[in-house]
Amino acid sequence: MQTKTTISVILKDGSKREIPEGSSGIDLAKSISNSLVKKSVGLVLNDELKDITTILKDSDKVEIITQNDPRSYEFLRHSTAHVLAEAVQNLFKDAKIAIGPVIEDGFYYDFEIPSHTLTPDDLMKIEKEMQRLIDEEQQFIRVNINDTDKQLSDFKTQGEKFKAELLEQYKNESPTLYILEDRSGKPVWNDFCRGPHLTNTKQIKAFKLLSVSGAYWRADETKESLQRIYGTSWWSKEELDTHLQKLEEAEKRDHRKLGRQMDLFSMHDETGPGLILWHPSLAYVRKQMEDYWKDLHEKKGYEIVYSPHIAKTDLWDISGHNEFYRENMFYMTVDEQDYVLKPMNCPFHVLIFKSKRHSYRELPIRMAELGTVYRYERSGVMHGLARVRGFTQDDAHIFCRRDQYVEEIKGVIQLIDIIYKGFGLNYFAELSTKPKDAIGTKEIWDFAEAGLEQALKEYGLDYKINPEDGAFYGPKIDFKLKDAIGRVWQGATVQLDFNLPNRFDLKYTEKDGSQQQPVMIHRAIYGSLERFAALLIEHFAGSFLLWLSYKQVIVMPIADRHLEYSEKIYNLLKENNIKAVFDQRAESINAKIRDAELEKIPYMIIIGDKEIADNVISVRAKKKGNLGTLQTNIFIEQILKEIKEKGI
RNA sequence: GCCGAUAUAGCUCAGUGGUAGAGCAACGGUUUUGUAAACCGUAGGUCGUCAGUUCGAAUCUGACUAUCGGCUCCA
Repeated sequence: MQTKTTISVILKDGSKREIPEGSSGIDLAKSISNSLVKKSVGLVLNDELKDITTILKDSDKVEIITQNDPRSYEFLRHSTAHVLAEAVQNLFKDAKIAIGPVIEDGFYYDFEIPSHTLTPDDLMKIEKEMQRLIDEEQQFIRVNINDTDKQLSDFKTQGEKFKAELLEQYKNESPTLYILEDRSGKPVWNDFCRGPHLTNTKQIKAFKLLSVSGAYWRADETKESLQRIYGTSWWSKEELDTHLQKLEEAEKRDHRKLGRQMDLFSMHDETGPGLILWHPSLAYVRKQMEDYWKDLHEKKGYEIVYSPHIAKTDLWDISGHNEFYRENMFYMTVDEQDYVLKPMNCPFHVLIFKSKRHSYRELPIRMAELGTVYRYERSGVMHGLARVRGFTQDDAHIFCRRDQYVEEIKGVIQLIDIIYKGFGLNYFAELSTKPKDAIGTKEIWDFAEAGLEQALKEYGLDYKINPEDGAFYGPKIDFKLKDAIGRVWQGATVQLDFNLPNRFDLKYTEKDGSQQQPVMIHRAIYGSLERFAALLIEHFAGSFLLWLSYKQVIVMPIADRHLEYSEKIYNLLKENNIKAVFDQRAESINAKIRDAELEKIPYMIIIGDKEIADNVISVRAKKKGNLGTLQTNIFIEQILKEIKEKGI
């Protein structure tokens, strides 16, 4: 069977390599080095992920993916999902399989199991069965489905209605089946799947099932309700442990947990779900956020406005909310008149603009409001401060001329940059363009998208494009924030709106006397103060920067005889507008320190006989420990400087 | 809203049909302390709500409310 014919493939570095015709990816790896074979997982073949066993053709572009390559997890996790499905079908005979894709850091598989409702206890049993299948060293074999009709009827006989539906959908796209074979070469399980996969289950070294939950077939709530199992899979036990530690760390930072522990906020049955009570410590964080925001906005030429919480439905009829946003709004009737609790601030700002005539000279007009809005969220989706029914937006609307548009967007980007830096947050930008169902002419969309892009470029900000992901009324830039443990949060949005200026027939008088429609930009930087506070809590793990801390310094006398001197220091701090507290309890100094550390108070001042004798204070920093003694006035100077500079 | 789980003291949690518990916090007292927990005591609960089963319910059943994990990732 030896063939003399060779083919030539192009490797990642652009070099060409001669290999015998009929060689697979594994053969290619072997021809390069034996150590490569061991670590090889799959291929990028002509820019597509493919099985390592794929037979190569002349002039293919081939890259061998090893375990060091992040893309190798696609193979691993997808294959682990298959083993999960096989295990579930072994344990629950009437289980039917739906889909099992790879997700960030893991995978899931959806099942319909009429006879059984999965519980967390089942996960251990399933894991055990999975391990048994892995130890059996089953082979993944890819076969083309040549006789679609036969396969369809096979799926139907087996009751695999979801697989049948999928095959029906993909039957013209050279469908493939992955078969798992035991060591004797007997097929033991199969799944209709595009792949790619590993070659053998023994390559699965470290996995864990994480949770069960509900899901719908095809994410459609009118379709079958399925049971979903989430899991994760890694190349080594160490990697898995690191990942599990990361999950644990995230749990420790959970703002709902810290919110209770640190007395930051609460929610009550009596108020209803998704409605937040801000306790003093988090209210101070919010006050600092608001003051910082107002100060910068005034400096940047915004004018602060206020609008009411409710308005007659007439307003929402004009704005279109009553028609398009209906299911998110709270309605009430007073004096036989229907009112709406505002879900957005924009119609009010539009009315302010419309309340008088504007000259082109007045533009841009920048209107800003910390406006509290209410949106009906479905009962199952509320999440601490991050997803609520009542929240305050840091909203602003810019009305400008077309020739001012790009500059205005640049101004917004700059403001976002300044504000996020004040919290020490990193971010990145995404530009979303015209969706399929959009209002407005192509001309105006082109103008708007080009303007957003130009502003990003001129500002020098890197961005990714999300095609067709804009709002129906205009394109947008989203800013995503990255927290201390690498999670991404939705941050600022900048949107262009063609809808409201039209609906409200907004105009200004141009130089030539003509009436023109202004360009309207919506933007929010914190997004919602509630969600941004949640981000800050989790980012700092409750250990806020000094300028955000409700308690900045705690004064702690060692014994009662130090109370008088301590009180003088405490008063001096207060006189200097430092948020100081005084621990007068008859506790040991160790207990006081422990409590202050747990409360995450940035600075502790310890006063005993020595400090009084030398007329100094002992300073201890949260987590850092004893900083030694200082003159009180020097400490005050330093701390005021740190507050002013926001400690970045 | 849907699928599933959970709900006991301010917090974290034990208690599976027979008199409601612990630790921390709170409060009172003693202690006067040198860089992450001094000691003793006191008080605190219609066991989420409402109904049912039972001689008897925190415990079993049902409804409701709230919270938690998901319902966006597509062979």
